[in-house]
Amino acid sequence: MTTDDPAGEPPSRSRRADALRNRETVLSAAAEVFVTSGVDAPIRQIAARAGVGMATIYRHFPTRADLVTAVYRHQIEACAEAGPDLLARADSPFDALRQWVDLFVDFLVTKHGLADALRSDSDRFAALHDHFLDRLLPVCAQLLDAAAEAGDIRPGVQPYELMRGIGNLCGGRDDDPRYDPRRLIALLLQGLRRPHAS
Amino acid sequence: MTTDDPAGEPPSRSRRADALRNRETVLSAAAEVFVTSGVDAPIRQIAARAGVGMATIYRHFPTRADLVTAVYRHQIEACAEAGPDLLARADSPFDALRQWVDLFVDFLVTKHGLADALRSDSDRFAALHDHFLDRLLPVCAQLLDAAAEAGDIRPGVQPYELMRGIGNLCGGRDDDPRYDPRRLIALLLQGLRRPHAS
DNA sequence: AAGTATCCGGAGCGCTGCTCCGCTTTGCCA
DNA sequence: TGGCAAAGCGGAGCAGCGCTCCGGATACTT
Repeated sequence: MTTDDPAGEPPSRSRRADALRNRETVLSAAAEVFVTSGVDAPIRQIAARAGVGMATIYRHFPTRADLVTAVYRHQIEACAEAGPDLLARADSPFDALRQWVDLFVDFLVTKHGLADALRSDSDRFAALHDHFLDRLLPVCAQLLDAAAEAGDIRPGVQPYELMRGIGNLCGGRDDDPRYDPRRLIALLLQGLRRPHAS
Repeated sequence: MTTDDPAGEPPSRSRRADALRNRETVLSAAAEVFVTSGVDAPIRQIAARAGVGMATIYRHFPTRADLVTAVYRHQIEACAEAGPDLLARADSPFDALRQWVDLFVDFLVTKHGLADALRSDSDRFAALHDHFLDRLLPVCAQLLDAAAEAGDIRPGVQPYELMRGIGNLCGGRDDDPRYDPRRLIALLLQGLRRPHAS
């Protein structure tokens, strides 16, 4: 699941059939392994599960970030596309923002270790960081702008900062019931609201 | 600096002088290395800098968390002790809370990688996690209680959750000027405030 | 069917954390 | 002062990781 169409880059004429097949095999093996061992799982383990050599993985996904990105591509896309929809449908821009953040948080907390990878200062994950930003930052910015324009929140909030903050709050050990990132993020959004006209 | 008195555990009678000396040597070597390479620096590197074998380090500090804890012991202590002081001196409990959080954040952001270590789900750092909590959680709880009692903030905020949230916000790559954890934490505290009497 | 570009597998290197054990140093006691 | 356990030390060594390299296998083309 979540590992379907190879229509990533359309042309790529004359890629051999076995290569394409292997790419998909690796993708679904990785998806499975990520669920149980997190996105930090050893490449060897993914290779073993896919029944291929490690080089095959590195050939298709030079960086771990590329693999992670490919596995979660559809979900990132869905999150990005939900932004404008929510803005159009929600009662207020702030509500849209809140719902979108919920979506984003759900995505992060259900992928073991993703949030940690996102914030990692390791170069291995730089591309992941970048891809998330490329795709989601404009959406977040649009929501923030709309909310600011409607007077729901204070202006000048930086989308990058907000997204990284949310990502950061979602990380760490997730087995402690005393910590629920959603509560803190709700607090953060609360702090974002423009103090009601004095 | 930050690596002085051996009066950690008083008895320890009959520890050999060279062992004590080595302990201090390791401690200051670690402090130096942590500054440049973060708290994740290879043990070999610390051992080389201290001019001792790796086993010596492991003997004195079985876990990496023990080493980190020992290096920063005084600063954790200072942070813990500042809590009651601030509460007594600040204009309001909320102000005390804000100042204390500032102190905590300053501590975290100036120690490369400390915040990441704190949130790590690795067992290697569990002891560090625990030590921070043992020492600082009661302080944070006291500040929160005081602020709640004064009506400055909404009641029921969980100290553990707040501390972990702050720690989380302080982590990650620290070379991006677009991200300043202090701004988000200020927002979080803002969200904590009790909505002014309607 | 033959030729070639493409692709594959896993041995291998370098870097980690951590342990184990033969050797050295220290401090006590005669 | 000299001797001798006990305490302490160092680094070789093992295991697990990321990533690369290249001889050999495989799929397309003509």
